[in-house]
Amino acid sequence: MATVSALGYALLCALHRGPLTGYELVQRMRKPIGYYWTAQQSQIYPELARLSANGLIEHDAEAGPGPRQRKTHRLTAAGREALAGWLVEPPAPRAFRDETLLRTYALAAADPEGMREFYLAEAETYQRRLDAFQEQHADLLSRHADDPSHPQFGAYATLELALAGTPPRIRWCRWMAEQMAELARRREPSG
Amino acid sequence: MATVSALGYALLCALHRGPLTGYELVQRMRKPIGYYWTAQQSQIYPELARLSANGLIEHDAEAGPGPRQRKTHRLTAAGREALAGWLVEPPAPRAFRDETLLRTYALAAADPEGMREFYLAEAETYQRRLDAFQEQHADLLSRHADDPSHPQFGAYATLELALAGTPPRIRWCRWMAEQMAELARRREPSG
DNA sequence: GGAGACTATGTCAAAATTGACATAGCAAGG
DNA sequence: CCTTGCTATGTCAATTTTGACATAGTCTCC
Repeated sequence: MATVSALGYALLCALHRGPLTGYELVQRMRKPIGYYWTAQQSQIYPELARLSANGLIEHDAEAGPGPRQRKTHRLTAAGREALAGWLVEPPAPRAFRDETLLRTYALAAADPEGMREFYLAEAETYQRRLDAFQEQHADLLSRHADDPSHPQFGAYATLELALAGTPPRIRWCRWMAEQMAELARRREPSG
Repeated sequence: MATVSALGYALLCALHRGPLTGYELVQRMRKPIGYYWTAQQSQIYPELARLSANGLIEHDAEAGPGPRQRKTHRLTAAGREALAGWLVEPPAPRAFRDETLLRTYALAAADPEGMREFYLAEAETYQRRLDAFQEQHADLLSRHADDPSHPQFGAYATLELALAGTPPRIRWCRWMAEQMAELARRREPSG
């Protein structure tokens, strides 16, 4: 059996609830799924071809806008099986990259006032994200997605984690901004 | 002026407190910095050469073990300036990838009992990580690194965020395991 | 005395990812 | 009428990242 890349599994995940066109998959990798797994258009179309060649997905084609056909992709039985098998596998250790933490590590080399503004901007970014998550969370709750047997419980659960993890991050950003203000005061003790 | 990649800035960050050999940088990109920015050996050596060609770092060379010279790299004035400028820049939106959340999104396609074990294993992984962070945090505190003017305040601050963010994640993993147990009970209501 | 780990440098091919380009119909607003 | 945006498919070159290979001295444990 052919090996499937992480992106391949991401696409299988996106298709688990029903058929989608390549274009719709591109949208999904931006908005709901893009919050925890992103991919460019230029990655998605070749990967769909690969999954198809491996028999994990199949598609119907109709006439579409533009010069090419519009294809609606869905999981095959083999695809569903491959997905189910992967889901319960212990995850291979993945590179985790956080530019904000990287900058924080080298804090001592930066201007405190500049860093203060940086952390305040970060806090605002995360606050906006939190607001959006809360809206989606409320929407899913109103559709009773908090029931583990609800088909959208998975999407609901990802928001639960975001809602638990984002406020501590916002508080940390604000705390960092305060620390930077304090540092700036000490360095330039003007009256 | 030549543009510097994210990895390049990561190396400048690693060098902000003093000179290091390539080998030591490889270690740093695994342990302290590796928690938020990773890089392989095969990336680091060419990137050091690039930074050097751009005049952002320079090195002394001595005889080393093995067939090549041992080089100790340090920031130049230009490197220090480039780092300081980058640190306060608003970060370019970066791809964030979380395999656990990806799996959670497609939960409905998986076996609940298998997923329960998956989440319990995740909780344990994060618990071990938290223990390690707490140890390092206590160590830095004993050296008064919680003072924003302390040279290691940046490292201390990264641990502060980890300590705030990890417990909610562990709680979420345990909650998910419970939900999966509940789901398994419902599907197989044996007496 | 030999096996394995650590210090220390680097290369190479393959895979994954990004960003820009290319084609086209259809709809909406000014 | 013209521009902008949306649907829809794909390609291409360049960059980034991964994983494996290669060399060689020292040190520690069995």
